[in-house]
Amino acid sequence: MKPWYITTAIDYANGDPHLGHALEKIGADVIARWHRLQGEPVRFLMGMDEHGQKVFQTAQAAGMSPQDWVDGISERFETTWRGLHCSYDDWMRTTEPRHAAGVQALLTRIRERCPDDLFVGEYEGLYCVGCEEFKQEGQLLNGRCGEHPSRELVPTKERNTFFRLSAYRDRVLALVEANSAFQVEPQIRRNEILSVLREGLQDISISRARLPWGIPFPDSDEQTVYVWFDALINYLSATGYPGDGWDAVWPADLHVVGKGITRFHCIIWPAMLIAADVPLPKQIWAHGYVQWGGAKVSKSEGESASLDESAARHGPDALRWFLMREVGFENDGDFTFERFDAVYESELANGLGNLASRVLAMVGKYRDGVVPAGGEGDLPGGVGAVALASYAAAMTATDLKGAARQITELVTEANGYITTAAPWALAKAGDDAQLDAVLANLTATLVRLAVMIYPFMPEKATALWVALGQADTPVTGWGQAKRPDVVGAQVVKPENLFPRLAP
RNA sequence: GGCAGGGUAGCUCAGCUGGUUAGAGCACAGCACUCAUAAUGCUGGGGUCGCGGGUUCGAGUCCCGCCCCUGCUACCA
Repeated sequence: MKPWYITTAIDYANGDPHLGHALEKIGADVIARWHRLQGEPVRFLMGMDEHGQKVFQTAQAAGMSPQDWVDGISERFETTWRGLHCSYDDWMRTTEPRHAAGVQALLTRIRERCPDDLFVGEYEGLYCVGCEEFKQEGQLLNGRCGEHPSRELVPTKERNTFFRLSAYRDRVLALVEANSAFQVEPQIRRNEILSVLREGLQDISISRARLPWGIPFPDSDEQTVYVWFDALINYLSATGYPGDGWDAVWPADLHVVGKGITRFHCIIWPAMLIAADVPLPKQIWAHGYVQWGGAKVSKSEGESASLDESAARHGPDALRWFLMREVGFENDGDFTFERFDAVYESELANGLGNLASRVLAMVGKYRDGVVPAGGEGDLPGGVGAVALASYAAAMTATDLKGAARQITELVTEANGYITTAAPWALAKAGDDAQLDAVLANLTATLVRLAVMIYPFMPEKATALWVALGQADTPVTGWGQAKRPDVVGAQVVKPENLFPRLAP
């Protein structure tokens, strides 16, 4: 069975991971875990983009070889993502031989199938000798390089191989407009891509003459592959392309990327694949950005440090929750410690954590920790089943914020039910049947919540799952969410799932 | 400049094809309860719905103008 194949963008190995990177990896992980909950086999790819001029220069500046440099960066990223519970099962680095093989194979195939679409041409641009790279219009400050304002930019020509991107415009445009086989989401991003496509496309140069740190261009001694014709292909090379079995994984079901690189994924990438006659990915999801106290998150020192600090503050699961629940995975959102603390305390500590405490404490106190039979397995009015359905619909639509909201709303419903039902009063009155029913309904709701929070907070979900006496079954059972069944289970009141902040 | 989206309670946002006193969460105040992480529940205060015109019996919701914010406007990723 073909796995459900999801990828994240590969990050440029030029600095440390920061909150902006984390939002994307965590969002993709939530989606991957959601699909695993459904019982689908999932293939989840993450990785690093390790070629290019800047990496080369940064390594040089650090007095290291480029390979040593990217080795260090790659390890740092992996450590970070594992620490944030990202459950990727392949880590692709563009400096790996398997990747270079895929890149060269795809280029060779494009040349074979469409010989006219790879042609030698002249790239002309303004070259900065200080940076040793071409500068674009938008990068100029007063007509000069921002980094080397004292130097003149030199108009320079370079013989490169070009890809006839313009020839693919109509086909890509039709695909994006049809929005079925190849979907660009959310709609805002699709509209942007459509407008770019309608304006028309220019051919792009895809080889570089002066860049030693890259994949050798097929049949060329001196040129390397342009970074996007390198980086994008990682999604494909990770399947083993062109070796046996690659098409048992490809095409990707979802590429998760940042809004800033949608054009590469939604225009160049499909054109490349069409040229090579390789199936297209089914969907591109372009998320927004994390703002840091209202400002853009960049790669500067202070903000990269903030990721570690944020994860340490209330633990990685709480950071995952905040990024999905408050920042969101569609539009830009803001991150501040004030807001993080407030959401942590109200939704997690006082909300979900306290709900688990009070329910499990009552089962312990009134029923010796054994979940009684009785009740309907839901809150009155079936609100749990409704919340679950809304949650599933939101997840399916990649509305991660909306799915998280269903969790908090169910917690609120459960807390309200406790006040109304007043189990302590039932105990005092000796109304055993009714007390059994109330406790059973509440425990069932906790089971449901454990499954619902699993994609967002896998570690906390497991802790709650164990507290519910389910240690020998995996939490990844959607069936338990639909029809919770833990009658007779021996529960324990857990250590506080989400300890309150020190006063 | 062009294209797109947005400006609604202190904060983050819902408000579909116009219709009773504009909603939610957080924060704030009061009350209730005791199973619980001094947690929870209930009630309440709080908004010229960016500005100015217009259409209409009636506009946050439609039209015109203006102000402000954000994104995109391609070979840096």
